[in-house]
Amino acid sequence: MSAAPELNPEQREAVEHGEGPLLVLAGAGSGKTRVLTARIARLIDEGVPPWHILAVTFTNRAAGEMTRRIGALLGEPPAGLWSGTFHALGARLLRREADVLDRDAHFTIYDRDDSLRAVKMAMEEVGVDPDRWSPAAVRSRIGAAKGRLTGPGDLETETFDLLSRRVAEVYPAYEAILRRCNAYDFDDLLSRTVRLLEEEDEVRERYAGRFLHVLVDEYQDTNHAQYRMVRALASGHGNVCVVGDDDQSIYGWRGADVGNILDFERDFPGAHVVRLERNYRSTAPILQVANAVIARNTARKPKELRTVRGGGDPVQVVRTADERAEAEWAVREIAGLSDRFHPGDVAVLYRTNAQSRPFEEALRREGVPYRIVGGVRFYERREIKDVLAYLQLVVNPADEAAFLRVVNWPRRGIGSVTLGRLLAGRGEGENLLETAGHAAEVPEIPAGGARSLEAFAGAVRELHAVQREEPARAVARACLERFSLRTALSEEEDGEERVANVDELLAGIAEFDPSGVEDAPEDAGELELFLQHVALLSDIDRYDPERGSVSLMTLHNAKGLEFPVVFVAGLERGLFPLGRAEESVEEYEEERRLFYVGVTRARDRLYLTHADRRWRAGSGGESSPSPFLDELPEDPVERRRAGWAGRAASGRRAGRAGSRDSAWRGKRDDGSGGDFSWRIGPGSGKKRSAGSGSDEEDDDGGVRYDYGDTQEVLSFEPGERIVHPSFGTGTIRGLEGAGRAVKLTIEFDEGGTRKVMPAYAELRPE
DNA sequence: CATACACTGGTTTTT
DNA sequence: CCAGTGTATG
Repeated sequence: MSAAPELNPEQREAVEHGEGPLLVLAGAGSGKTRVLTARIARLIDEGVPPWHILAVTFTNRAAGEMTRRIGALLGEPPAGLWSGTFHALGARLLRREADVLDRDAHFTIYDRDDSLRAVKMAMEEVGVDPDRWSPAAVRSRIGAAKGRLTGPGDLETETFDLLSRRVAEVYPAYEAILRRCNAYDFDDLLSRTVRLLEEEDEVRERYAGRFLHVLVDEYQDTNHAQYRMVRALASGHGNVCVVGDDDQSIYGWRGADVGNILDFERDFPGAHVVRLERNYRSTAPILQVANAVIARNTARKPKELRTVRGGGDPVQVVRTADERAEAEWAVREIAGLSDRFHPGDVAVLYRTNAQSRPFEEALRREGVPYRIVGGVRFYERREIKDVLAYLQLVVNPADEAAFLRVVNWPRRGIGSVTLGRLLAGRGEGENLLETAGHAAEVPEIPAGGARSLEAFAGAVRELHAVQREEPARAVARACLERFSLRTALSEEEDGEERVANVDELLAGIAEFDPSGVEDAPEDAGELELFLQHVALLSDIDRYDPERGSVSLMTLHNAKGLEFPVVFVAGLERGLFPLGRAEESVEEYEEERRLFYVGVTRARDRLYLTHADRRWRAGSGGESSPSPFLDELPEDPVERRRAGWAGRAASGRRAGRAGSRDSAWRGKRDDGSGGDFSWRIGPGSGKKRSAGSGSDEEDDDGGVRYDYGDTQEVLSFEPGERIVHPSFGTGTIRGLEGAGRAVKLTIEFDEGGTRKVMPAYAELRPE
């Protein structure tokens, strides 16, 4: 068969293993993705139809990548293979099997925000005081209960713990609200699916009979509900292959249970175990550090990564004055590596998203292209969530979280008192929008407010009536129009940027290909499919690693990725390990595993940085080095202080923020990456040659990029011609802002001028 | 009764 | 540094 690339004996063993449970304990960088893809390809190659295989991954991106690689091995796409996250799998099953459930197939998925709104409503209904009991805490306890598969009726109401009592009261009301709204929250996608599979024998047998092979990646980060889902799907045949590494379990705080992987052999008797400890990724010094660090954890299966690579630079521990110096030093170091590495080879990893800012500023100042994964997510921006709530409401008028979010935005004179009366006046079996539709009959609602509510409800219903037939783009446009959302946004602070973001959302809707959605309800409109799609998107799903930019992300987001050069920043007490984690052995060991994950992302060079002073949550303070830094071995580690040397050069550039720079700031690397060189220093490297030739000479010693002639480059200069995926061709007329926030004013040939943020629109040169 | 503005407190990581 | 809440005003 063709499906096996070079595999070592252990990898081959895992790929060739036949029927029955298989546990692959795969150390970092040991080629587990290769094993998974090769195994699936082998199964297909030997005659197992792809639709008999289920592959569960941690992110949608990983699923897509795996499917692509299997296709490459086989020479054709594995049609019918199911792959995706547990949440996506759950959503898909819940839609397919909606007839036996208490939500129909058009259900809405509530994120944490929506869910919190529903919890507040529930607390209101059962009379639990939100000032005394934090709705967020209640929500999180309900989520935890769902993760343990504890139902609304199963919580102890007579317990000593008062919060638990309140949660026990709120949980059933919360469930009733979700049901009324035809919504599932994130946790339901797992727990409800498990209940479906465990309680409905016919359903379980049908899927266990369909998925003759179940494969699960990152098994160490599954929670109890996910474990039970796997168990139900594998019931009967027992062909489960799980891959993971207990040392990389970093989601305990979210309910993940390392016990799942540690107890696999007990849960699936007769399991064959394969250990992958040969590391193909990192140099010896990096692995020595990684092994030394993780060896200090007590709760783990002993193992040691062995490198197959020789040589390697020592690991650098760098101390700087403050977070600004940390970032500036790192960026200069990145520039200094330009003879060996591209910006796209580099990742800066940190514990909290808030740490990204100084790095962004330094990178922007030096003109180094970068991309951020996570942080303030596009789909979580206020204006985006508001517009999405409108669309959600139009698709599902029963969605009360969406209703509450937008009922008084833009202002239409519905304050908290009117809203309270509306809630109180809700008729039996009625949702809020229906009540709003006849608000004039609801006692004590003033006439003005009632008219306003009725008009609002009427408009939502009108749009709902056409939403199934019309293209998503048209419904979205009509919705913006009908509620004057664009006007409302433009009048707010940062209005232009908000409007631009919403335009990008519209562009995303226009680009969306509904044919890619599997198992959608037959009578679902396009807009509904779009909303289903974005509900399960994660930050890392939007990340395209093939580009030539420095990557900035949290350590959690970096799981499963690798980079030639890695900076782990902010190694300070209280920051990493974070908070009070030092006080609890479990938490401390989880932070240490997170550190281990960070270290093992690096192929060739690893930097660990910390600062003496750091501004945190608005107030400054002294920072002391992380205890992790005391756990490193002496030898392949170099410690140094990045004082003020080299600062002169950076200072000289610091004040310079001319218009020439802005082209670079907004520069978006394209997909071809890899074959360009870049250098630093006066006179080194010639200008990039793409564009309209309007480059001025860059006369100081800045970082420069010299792209090969084959590379498409977007330089974003006024006058240049570009192609926008939904608006077509146009000419750049203006440019403002910086970094990800850069906005271009583009005059489109189709007519009309609009502002576009290249950070969200896939602009290409004409 | 709605809204604008000042203040306070809490503060990770994310499918 | 942010969001969510309390107070003054229209």
